[in-house]
Amino acid sequence: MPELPEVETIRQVLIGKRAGEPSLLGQTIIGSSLFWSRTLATPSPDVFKSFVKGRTIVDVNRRGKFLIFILDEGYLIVHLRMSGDLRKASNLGSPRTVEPVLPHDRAYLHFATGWGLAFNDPRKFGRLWLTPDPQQVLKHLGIEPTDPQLTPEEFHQMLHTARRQLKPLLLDQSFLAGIGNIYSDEALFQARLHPRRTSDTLSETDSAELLIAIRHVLELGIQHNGASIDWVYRGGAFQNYFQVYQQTGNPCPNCGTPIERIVISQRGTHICPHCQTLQPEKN
DNA sequence: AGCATTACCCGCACGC
DNA sequence: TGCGTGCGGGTAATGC
Repeated sequence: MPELPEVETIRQVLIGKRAGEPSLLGQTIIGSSLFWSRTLATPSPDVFKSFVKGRTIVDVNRRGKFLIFILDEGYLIVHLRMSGDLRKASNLGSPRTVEPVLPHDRAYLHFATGWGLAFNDPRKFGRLWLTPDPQQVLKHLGIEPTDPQLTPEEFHQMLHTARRQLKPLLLDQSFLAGIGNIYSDEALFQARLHPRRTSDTLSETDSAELLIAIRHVLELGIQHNGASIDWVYRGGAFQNYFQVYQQTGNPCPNCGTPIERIVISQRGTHICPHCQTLQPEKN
């Protein structure tokens, strides 16, 4: 379920930033349960279990679509991929429990307070890493879209250096970290740019508007607690504000032309064929 | 050579 | 029942 806004929403819920939510901060882990071993990218289950026991959660950060649990020693990194979810629960049992509470529960952390954290992931694409050095996992990531150091001039330069189709470029986590299929479609629509447009054909104005659009849709997503689509992830409302994503056949909010669905890089892509032209406009 | 692009793959649930 | 689709991304093959 995760793009940057959904992951950020989950982070805020986990650290108790939302009213009435208990916080993971300060919780001591008394043990763990693992129901699907491939959920654990590294280390081995035995090393994981012995190391994580007794650790305290100091903070929870986010980088791109990754969640980073800062422990008193080491880091637990989580990527939810397509269908992963994290939930706080008081019914996870003890570390000796072997039966998952819910279908598709893949791993638990059990806290000294009696409750715990469950990682649920129907499609089994999500991964956990326990590492002494987060850079081992995160080093390939590009800049955060909201980083103030990312100026319009810098972004324009990046687009011209890359020389790639805009949509696959925005989905490339080494270019910008955190954008996925929904927010790339929404940002490209807001900037009135065709997803197949080559990145080095953008004018300085185009680049600046794309950066504004990216930041705007991400911020809007966070404001609405992310998007809830399909059967995964609950609580978000950004799906009610989609302009083009999953709007195939519906009128473009800008010009009324029916939204079209095309496929780029194996990903469903939604555009207004009238507002988002492939060729740069001639003056 | 070195990119950029494309194909395929990975479990599972859901809608048509 | 069967098929297409999917909030992701790694790897391998192919193309320029």
